[in-house]
Amino acid sequence: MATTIDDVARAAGVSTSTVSYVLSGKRPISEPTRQRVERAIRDLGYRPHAGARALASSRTDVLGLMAPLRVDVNFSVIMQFVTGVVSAARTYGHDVLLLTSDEIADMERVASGSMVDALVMMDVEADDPRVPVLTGLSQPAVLIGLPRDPEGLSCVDLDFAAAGRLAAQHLARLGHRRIALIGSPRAVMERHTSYAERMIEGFTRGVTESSLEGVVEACEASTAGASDAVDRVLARLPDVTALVVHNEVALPWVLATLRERGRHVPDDVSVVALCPSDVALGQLLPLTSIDIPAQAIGEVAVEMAMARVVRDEPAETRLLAPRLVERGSTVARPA
Amino acid sequence: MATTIDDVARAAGVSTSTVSYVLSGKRPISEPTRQRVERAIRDLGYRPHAGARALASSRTDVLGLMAPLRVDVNFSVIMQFVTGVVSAARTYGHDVLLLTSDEIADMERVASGSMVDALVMMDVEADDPRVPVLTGLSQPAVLIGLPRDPEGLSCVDLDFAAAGRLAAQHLARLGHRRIALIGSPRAVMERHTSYAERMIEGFTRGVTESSLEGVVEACEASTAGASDAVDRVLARLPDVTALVVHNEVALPWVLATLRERGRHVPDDVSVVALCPSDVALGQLLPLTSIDIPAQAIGEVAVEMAMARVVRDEPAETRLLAPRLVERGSTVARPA
DNA sequence: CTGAAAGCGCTAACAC
DNA sequence: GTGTTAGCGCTTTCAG
Repeated sequence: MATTIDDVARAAGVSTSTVSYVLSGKRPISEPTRQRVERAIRDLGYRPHAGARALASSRTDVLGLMAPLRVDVNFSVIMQFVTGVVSAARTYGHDVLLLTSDEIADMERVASGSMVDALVMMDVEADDPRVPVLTGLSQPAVLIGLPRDPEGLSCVDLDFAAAGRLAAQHLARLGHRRIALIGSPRAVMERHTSYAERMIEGFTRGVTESSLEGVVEACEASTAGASDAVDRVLARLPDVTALVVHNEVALPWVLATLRERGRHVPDDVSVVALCPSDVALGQLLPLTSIDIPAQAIGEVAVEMAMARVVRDEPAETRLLAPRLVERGSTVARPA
Repeated sequence: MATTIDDVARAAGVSTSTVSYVLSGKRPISEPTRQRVERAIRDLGYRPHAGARALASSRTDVLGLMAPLRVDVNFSVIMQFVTGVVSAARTYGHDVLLLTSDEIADMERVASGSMVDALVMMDVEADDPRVPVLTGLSQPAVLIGLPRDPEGLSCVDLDFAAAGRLAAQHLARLGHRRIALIGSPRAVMERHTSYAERMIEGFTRGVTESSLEGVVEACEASTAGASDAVDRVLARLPDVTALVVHNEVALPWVLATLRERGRHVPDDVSVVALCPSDVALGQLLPLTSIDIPAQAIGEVAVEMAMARVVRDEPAETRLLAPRLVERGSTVARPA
């Protein structure tokens, strides 16, 4: 314990800078020297002191991840996302500092305190007050989601507009004429969480393009909320034959309500879910779904962050194309 | 940006050490001086450099959290736990570095690299190979779970033995004579994850003490796994009247299988769940349950870690007492 | 290809 | 109650 770079240098009979360069690879080292140094490092069990390194190099090899653990977002989405971020970060030799608050102060603290090389922020809203603050920090940031004005920050997300449109198109192709979107809780809508709005926009466009009738209903993340939403849909569109559900939490309850109301899936109503594929597969009937590739998004976010940190590349926005997988919950419109 | 403690000292007309002491409160400062220093800090937007501080003080104000994101553990348990850890850590002015691998190398890296002041490790198994390694580190560690030999490390967990016993006692008191425990997946058992074993031990003791007949079945975290487990129970104990379910993931499928087999809850079989209360409440019928207080466990873990870091207190083991809440899925044994 | 040495920004003796 | 200063352990010029 507490062995320093000087100890290693002494043991290897070289200078401290040589040890440093062996470690960083930032200048050529002769093979014999490298061998001796590496030997000494192993023998002494030497580990560079992260703080000292950060102080001297102004790099921490730590990524900050702001992941507000909200209850109305499905946990498995968050977990997959976090998993993607952490494993991708390790790939770049970085660790992850986890912030679960969505407070500006916390993000300023870790950034201005030079605890992180970059920030990744989940769950960005259309007019997120954190965005302008991020812009002012000296570390680059990557946003998951799409604020109205990214102000030169990198963004990545599923292309929810394309997803909404794709769902509608899929149903139109199956001959459905009257379809409904059961979406996020009202609170999410009111936060102007951009994915919810983009989903609705795409869905609506798909509906229009195929000359369908479509309605949209918000849906709270509870048993009662789900049955309310279904009932509102049935009231507005009694002969609805297909549902798009963009609410992982309420999904099982929506399906249960359909059963209770005597509507069989898929014979009476087809269902397309927008959710992580494990959720779509975990229902009693495996659902046709558009995957939310949370882990992939996390990985891309890290790549974009590292591109800025390491290669100083400019900010960019990447929207991942949706993919629909048929699993049997969608069939041609009943006669 | 990049303002240092010297800038602050200059602006306030004091020495750097005075600024440092104002920040740390480690020695008395006259009111007027403090005012001027605080003013300068605010005006300049000064933030101490975490690395420099860590180097000089050998304290990072960061806690390492090892949270293997396994699929067979309910995500909401993990999330609650992580939430508890992060918010409690903030209470102590600490941030959290998240490790999602269960590899020894990662934990050694962050510890020996002096990235953290302490480690909290989830999901500890009976003979966890990480435990002896943790013992050798210079930072204190807190384990969630109970290894066979804690080797002087702090431990905290729900008292699963007491929980298993409590569930059996509750059912015995309601007149049930033949009961079953549907437990963790076989893989969890085979890892000798201690909570699963302690639960079984307590359940078995409760069964014996009340002269009941009881069987235990493992249960995979899948639809098929759940129906298999239920069927095995029904085969071994055809007139079973109560089930204890210790498997959050399979819980909904267990209930669905009971429905399919024509056993009504609670009229034909009573059900006690061991799971987070939100899971118990989220089922179609709210379940009588023993809560897994994941968030509280996380908070206690951090308190124990900080007790060791800040006050250098000795290691201890804390088992949280279980509490059973009746919610209507358990009734007196059918005649 | 290697070494010497000047910091990086802060803390904590040690002075007074 | 405050100031001076010697490190903390590493990176990175600058020299050779």
